[in-house]
Amino acid sequence: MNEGLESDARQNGSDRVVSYFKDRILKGDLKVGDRVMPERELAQHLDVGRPLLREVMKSLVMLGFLNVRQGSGTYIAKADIRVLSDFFTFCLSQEQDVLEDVMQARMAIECQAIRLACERANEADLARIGQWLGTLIDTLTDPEAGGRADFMFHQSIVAASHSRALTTLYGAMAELLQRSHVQRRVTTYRNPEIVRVLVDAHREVFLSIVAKDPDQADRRLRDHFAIGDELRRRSLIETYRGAPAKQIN
Amino acid sequence: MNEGLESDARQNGSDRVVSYFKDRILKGDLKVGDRVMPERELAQHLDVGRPLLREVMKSLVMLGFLNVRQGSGTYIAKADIRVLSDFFTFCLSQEQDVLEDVMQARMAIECQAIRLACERANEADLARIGQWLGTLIDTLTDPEAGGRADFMFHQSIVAASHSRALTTLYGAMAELLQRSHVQRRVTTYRNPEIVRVLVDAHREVFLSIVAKDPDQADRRLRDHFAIGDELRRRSLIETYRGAPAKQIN
DNA sequence: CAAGTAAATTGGTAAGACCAATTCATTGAT
DNA sequence: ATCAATGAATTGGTCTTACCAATTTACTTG
Repeated sequence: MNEGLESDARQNGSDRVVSYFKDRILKGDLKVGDRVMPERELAQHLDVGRPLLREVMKSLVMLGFLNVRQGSGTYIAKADIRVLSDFFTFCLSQEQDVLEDVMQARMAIECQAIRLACERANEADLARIGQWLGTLIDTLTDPEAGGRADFMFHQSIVAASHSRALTTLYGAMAELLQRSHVQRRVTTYRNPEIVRVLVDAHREVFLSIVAKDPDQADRRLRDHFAIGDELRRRSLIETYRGAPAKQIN
Repeated sequence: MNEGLESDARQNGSDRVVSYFKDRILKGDLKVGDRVMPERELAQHLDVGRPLLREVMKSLVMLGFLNVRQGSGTYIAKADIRVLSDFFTFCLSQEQDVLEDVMQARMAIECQAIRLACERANEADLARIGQWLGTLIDTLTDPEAGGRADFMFHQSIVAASHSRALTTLYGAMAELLQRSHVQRRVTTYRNPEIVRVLVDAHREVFLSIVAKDPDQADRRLRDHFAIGDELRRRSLIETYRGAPAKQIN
């Protein structure tokens, strides 16, 4: 009885609608392109009013789960990472701690991807990574292009893992990462010594993949991240001191 | 004129409501914790009906932009990546034909989380992980309870990272894997040697966290996964042979 | 059979009504 | 004067009904 009561308290109309979609999508009963029951019919089926159904469905549209066509119907959407754009913009308008946390997820994905890349990368993958390494080196003085090359270097590594789950998750964070890369370059790339250290770090990462050594690649990539963290830390110190520190060490 | 027409065509009621919130949040006119104009008043202010306003606001709630309290009002929320859990599950569910691949993503998250756990776990975290290790050992002969203890052991490690991004992604994948019954394939083993190896592997993982050694923890966890893979491989061989192999090695 | 028109279907939006939860104002007791 | 209880007001939650806009389907005509 208590169990039944709890179940009722949790499954209000709104939740029933959400569950209807989640269950069917995850179970595969509703696939990309499938048409959903018409609103009026579905509202009746779920014993809710149409406005409530529409509220929930509007939410699912904005989360990218559904596509609606007036006069035609509602369809299951193909996942589209662009829906995350507003979310990340919202994050950026607030404090930055969420972004630092997303970097943890980024590292997780990249370090696993680079291990897989050591096993799975083909000639085209290696050529692409190498090419972006070259572009990265050539665009060190241009924050925009350099940031892009840096990002693409990393994304090529993830792509070389040939893991759709990893590339999908990485793609979801892509926009945020791109902004981060550009921002970082603006604040850290004026010292030739720093530039050299960074170029070397990227090169070591690439060579580890070529050498097909997962542990080394993982370690090199983490070292590369650690350098980035250190540079950011120094950059902050520099900012707060307000002095153009000529001497790093 | 054309410009004005285009502007009108784009700014329907729904878009006006979205813009109202986006503009004010991004400009800082509405900050975390600020109360929003009441629904009826805002609907009038924006020249839309209340149901339409509610549709949009429901969306913004589900995207994590707003918090609502019945009887009190609607407030600007603090960014929280947990709202994206369903989105990630949705994304990954569309790659469901390669579940082994999702296991790679799960491994990525766990290995990064265990590194963070070595730095961030508090006493309560360690006690929880240790407790689930104990339960896991006690329930080795029960597939249901043993499976659950195994899962909770791992989830406690991820929780001990105190990273919302990682725990969110882990949760999204866990839900997917649960529905696919992948984890149920790990059957209980009756060979005492195998049992000992498994228990030892879990214990080593736990001790690495206690020792606060990220590299060792990462390595131990990967070793543990490799053992699991090998056992699964043998399980499949056994299944297809249809022989109760008394002698494993 | 093809093209055009009308009807039906489906999504888009609103007004009005009523219920549920919280907050604020008023009243009564100490 | 202060505090607690009660009632009213406010705000969100949900529904019915009605009508408009866009698309699809059915029917009619050449």
